[in-house]
Amino acid sequence: MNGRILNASRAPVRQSSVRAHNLALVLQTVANSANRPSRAAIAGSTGLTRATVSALVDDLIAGGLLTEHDPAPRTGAGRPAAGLALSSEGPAGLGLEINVDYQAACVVDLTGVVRHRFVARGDQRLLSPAAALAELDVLAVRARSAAEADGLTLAGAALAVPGLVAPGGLVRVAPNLGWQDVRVPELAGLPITVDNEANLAALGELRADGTEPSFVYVSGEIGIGAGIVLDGVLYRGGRGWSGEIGHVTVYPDGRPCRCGANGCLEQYAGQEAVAADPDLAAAALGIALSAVVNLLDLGVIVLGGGYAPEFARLSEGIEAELRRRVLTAGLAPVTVRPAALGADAAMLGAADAVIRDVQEDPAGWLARAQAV
Amino acid sequence: MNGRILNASRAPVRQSSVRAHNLALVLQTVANSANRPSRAAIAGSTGLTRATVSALVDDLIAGGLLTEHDPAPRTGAGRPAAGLALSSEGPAGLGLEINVDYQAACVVDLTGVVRHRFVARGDQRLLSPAAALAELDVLAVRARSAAEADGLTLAGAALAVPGLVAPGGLVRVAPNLGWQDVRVPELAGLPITVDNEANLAALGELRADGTEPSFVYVSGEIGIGAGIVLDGVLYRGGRGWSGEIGHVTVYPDGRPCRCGANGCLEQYAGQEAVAADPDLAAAALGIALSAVVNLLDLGVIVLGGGYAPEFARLSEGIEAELRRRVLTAGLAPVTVRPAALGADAAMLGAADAVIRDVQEDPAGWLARAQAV
DNA sequence: TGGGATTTGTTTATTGGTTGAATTATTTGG
DNA sequence: CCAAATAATTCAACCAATAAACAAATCCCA
Repeated sequence: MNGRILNASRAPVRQSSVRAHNLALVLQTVANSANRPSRAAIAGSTGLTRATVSALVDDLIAGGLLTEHDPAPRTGAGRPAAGLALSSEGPAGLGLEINVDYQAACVVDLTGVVRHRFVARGDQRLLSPAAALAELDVLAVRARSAAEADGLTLAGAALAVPGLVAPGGLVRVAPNLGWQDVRVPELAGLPITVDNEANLAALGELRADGTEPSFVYVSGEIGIGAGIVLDGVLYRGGRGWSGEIGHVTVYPDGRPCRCGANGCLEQYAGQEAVAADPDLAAAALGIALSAVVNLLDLGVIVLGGGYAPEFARLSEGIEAELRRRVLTAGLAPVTVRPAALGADAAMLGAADAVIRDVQEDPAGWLARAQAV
Repeated sequence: MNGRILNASRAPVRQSSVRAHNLALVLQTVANSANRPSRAAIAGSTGLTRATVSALVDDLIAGGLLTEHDPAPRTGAGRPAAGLALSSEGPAGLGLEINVDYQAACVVDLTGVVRHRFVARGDQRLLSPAAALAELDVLAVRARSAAEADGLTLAGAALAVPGLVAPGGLVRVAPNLGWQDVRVPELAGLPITVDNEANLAALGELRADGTEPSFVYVSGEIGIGAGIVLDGVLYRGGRGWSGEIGHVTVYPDGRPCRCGANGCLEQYAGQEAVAADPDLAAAALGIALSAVVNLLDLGVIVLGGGYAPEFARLSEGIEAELRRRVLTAGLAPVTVRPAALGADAAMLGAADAVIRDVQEDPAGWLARAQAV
């Protein structure tokens, strides 16, 4: 039970790592609580002692990650508990998005509340990548000032892009933007991570409806992308290029695709195809998603992006194919549902990725905050 | 760098967990070394101090997991190092397999050497599940006696089955055995885990060629299964039913499959189909594997089971489809290779799964060994 | 042949972090 | 107003890793 291995990582563990882990454990316990838990409640649910939890909470409060509140509930005898909650004045995340016809930025605080939101409409394909990024920098700087006016410190930024992203913020290809091998620089003077829009939207969905640890999020825009979340962790693939469901073959000898192959899902369930023939799109989606479920045994499929508003027209056709083609459909249910987040999903997921990093490694944040 | 989070697990961490982790770290470092590393070399490659490594190694030697050897190499000045190696007299794993026309058992020691091997040929479909398991128990007891005669202690057993396995050793369906909802009991008095044959074969492959952390192992027997290994960890799926590549749709309106759908891979690349038309099989495999790579971004595909001997006839056709249908084929290579292990892969993988458990949690083994 | 250089492995005091028990704090209920 | 109950803190003990000094065993060179 105890004394189990921590993980398979090839790193030595010392006492400071213990504290780092337990700090994250406490912080995440608070983050995942519906109400405001007391130190004693945290001790109970984590298995740590009250003494340890007290010490950890002190650090988290001092570092501006938690705040102490009045003992809202009033039950039975005993000293009333002090409720703990994520601080809404601690670090915040800057979420950015570039898409075909708009740019957007948002500031999300540690509690998940969207504090600011900026959108600039305009066809990005008319701009060079450098010009587009310069414009995005203006938006980012504006968001940063707004955050600082609220007393928030931005912990970092994440940018959602409709394309293939290599490590280090290098956009290899973003066909619908016309980008190729574009390196994204610092924006608003913040360290930035760049990721595929479907991946980040999946992370946003994970936060919005945290009950399901494993699911696939399918985003239907001009292209089709998927974010795969396994056990609460976004799966990025060996080289960061997972989730290219748009180019899964549906009809081997079917319509030619711009990628050079024939019968890619994108040709049957892209934006135009959905508008032209929703039934065909649903069948094609159902075939491709059956492959996903047969391979990965995921119980939940989330339809996002352009699919969300079309959900009513698509779900029946998709589910019919799943019933027919998923081997274990009779043994375990597969549910299809629309995304909880709307068009902002990728940007919100980006901001969320930043604060997720802080929540997963509060010790790192405290050390950085200390250093400044 | 240091002070990073250990993992996302929701468990408290105490000093004993630190020791458990570092014990595993040292043991795995020895396991993954080509030569026999010294304590100082382990300290160097893990980042632990020599003092700590010494203490950990003492525990591992006392527990029969490591042995100390003479300073084989002779290089330069300084006190000669004592070489450390996995003990070949410590815990061992019992690997079991039931397939259509045979049963098999093997004993593999901690170093990975196959110490004993037993096979009983015979059509399992003529036996009831209970009778087949009783026969397997005979084999298991024989293997256990042989192991004990060598001074080996079996740490556990794992059984490979061609079918869908639910947690708790419940075989939900094994179509080619004619099994349905069969619960596997203790065999030879050992705790047993039951798993799909492709999953275990993939684990065996991971051990046999440990250089690639992420790959898919495809096993072509009567049915077709896949074991998916992501970052060195077997991915089992939300409910344990991942890797059903045999029922990925290749031709949506194609041949009817026994599962009720049409155009499943199994109908085009099962044993009979490969014999009848290798080119068709290769094309179908290529289409299905393209979906796997598009979704998961895996760089290596291992062809095992019945595909391994047919590799020369299949690889060209598979690679052609991959080149055509994998979106990122131009950016990152996908290699296809035959399995390193032969027909025994699943059974060896099963035995390996047992000793893998010991290697990943030596502290647990030491505690159990202590208790006896 | 002998002494310094070099590397391995052990010993010892120190440090950091959790635990468990005792203590303090604050409320409810009789 | 006191006892029971619950929350939170304090403090000594313990465990595991670290750093630095030390012991052991070899090589190399004069």
